[in-house]
Amino acid sequence: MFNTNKEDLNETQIKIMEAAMAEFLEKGFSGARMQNIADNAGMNKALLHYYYRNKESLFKQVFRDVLIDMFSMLTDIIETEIDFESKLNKLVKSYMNYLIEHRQFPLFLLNEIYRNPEIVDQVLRESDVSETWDKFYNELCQSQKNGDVIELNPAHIIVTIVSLVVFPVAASNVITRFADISQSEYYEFLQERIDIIPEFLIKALLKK
Amino acid sequence: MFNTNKEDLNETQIKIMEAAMAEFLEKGFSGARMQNIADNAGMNKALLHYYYRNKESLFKQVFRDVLIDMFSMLTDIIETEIDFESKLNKLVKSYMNYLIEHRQFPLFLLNEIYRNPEIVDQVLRESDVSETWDKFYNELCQSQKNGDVIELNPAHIIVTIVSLVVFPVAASNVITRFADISQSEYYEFLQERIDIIPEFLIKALLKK
DNA sequence: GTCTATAGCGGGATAGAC
DNA sequence: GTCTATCCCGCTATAGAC
Repeated sequence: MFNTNKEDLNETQIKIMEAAMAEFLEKGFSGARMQNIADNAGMNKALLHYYYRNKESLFKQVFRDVLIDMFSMLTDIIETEIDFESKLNKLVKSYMNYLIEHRQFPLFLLNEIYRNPEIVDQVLRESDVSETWDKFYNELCQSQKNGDVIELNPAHIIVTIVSLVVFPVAASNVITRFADISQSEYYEFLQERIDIIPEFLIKALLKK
Repeated sequence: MFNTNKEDLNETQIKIMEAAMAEFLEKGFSGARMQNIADNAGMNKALLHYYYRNKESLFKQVFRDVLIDMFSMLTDIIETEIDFESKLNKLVKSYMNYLIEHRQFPLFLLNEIYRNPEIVDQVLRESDVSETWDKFYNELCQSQKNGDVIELNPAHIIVTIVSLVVFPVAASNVITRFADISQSEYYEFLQERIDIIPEFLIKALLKK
């Protein structure tokens, strides 16, 4: 489906992609420097341009990888056939764990999509993200008809779930600063939330 | 309290600050261009450097203004003496309305603090933000002792509230893209959430 | 396929006239 | 206080040797 399969990359390209991802995640598109990427990949700037025509096309590759990686796991969970409450639980737990391991992803995406919204269209068009959402949306409607979930515009329910899961990760640097705690303390805090969020959601969204 | 009072600025400085805020909010520090700021302020680049030594000091001024503006309203609400549930309601409603009018603020802050965490320390030290948080935190603990609010690390409760309020605004561009809806449709959606969020919080957090 | 060298320009900053 | 002109570095990108 995607023309960029990790298996098709040679060793040099892999080194480039790793260094590029680190740099773009850290600094964003406009803050990133091709020189830094070359240095961290252990090679020359010219070689970056040999494999990827320019900064923008290298960035697009990184952006696409991040977006696809973030959504592929989501898709897997949503595709599995279990009852809604279990799925909600699994979704939150798996996704929190994933985000804790990839803390830079949410803010990176929020930011780059804000600066350059067209980029999503290009990547989104070739992905199956919207199908995945549709499936979850429909399951949610079904659960509402069954009387399991409260009556409320499903979009609000989805935004609520995503807010609770994604924001604490996207804002981790801000929160650690304001609350004056260490990264590892905040890590513990996020671990606790893995159990707390589903409890909240069940209390607030499910009819019992 | 702050050495930068809006009243102390002359007309030129006001024009600079307006143009600078627009540019920095739109592009971030590294993407912003002094030339654009000068153009939009209707003046010359050199004049920017006359009033603000360099790009960084101009940025810091903008950053400080945004941070202080965002927290001053919060402080006002938290200072008022009403019961916890009413305060929670008021907090969410006022803040959602504020954020809808200043949609760029959350992502701007998340992002710039991530890129350059030290900047907060400099601005935070001279503000009363931490006192405000402490007050809210203490009130929350008191409500827990009274048996109004469920037993749970207050930090989790605060992060939950902030997530629900801030994320939908910070992610507005992403959400409108993915859900394929217009800005004005999303504006309606956010208006709806002003009533939905308190309902959610009361169900999830209060003992009834 | 990988390197060195360099073109070329964009952008922050400053000198100096008025 | 505001302008024009210009410096000069940093960065993307390319030419060309090996």
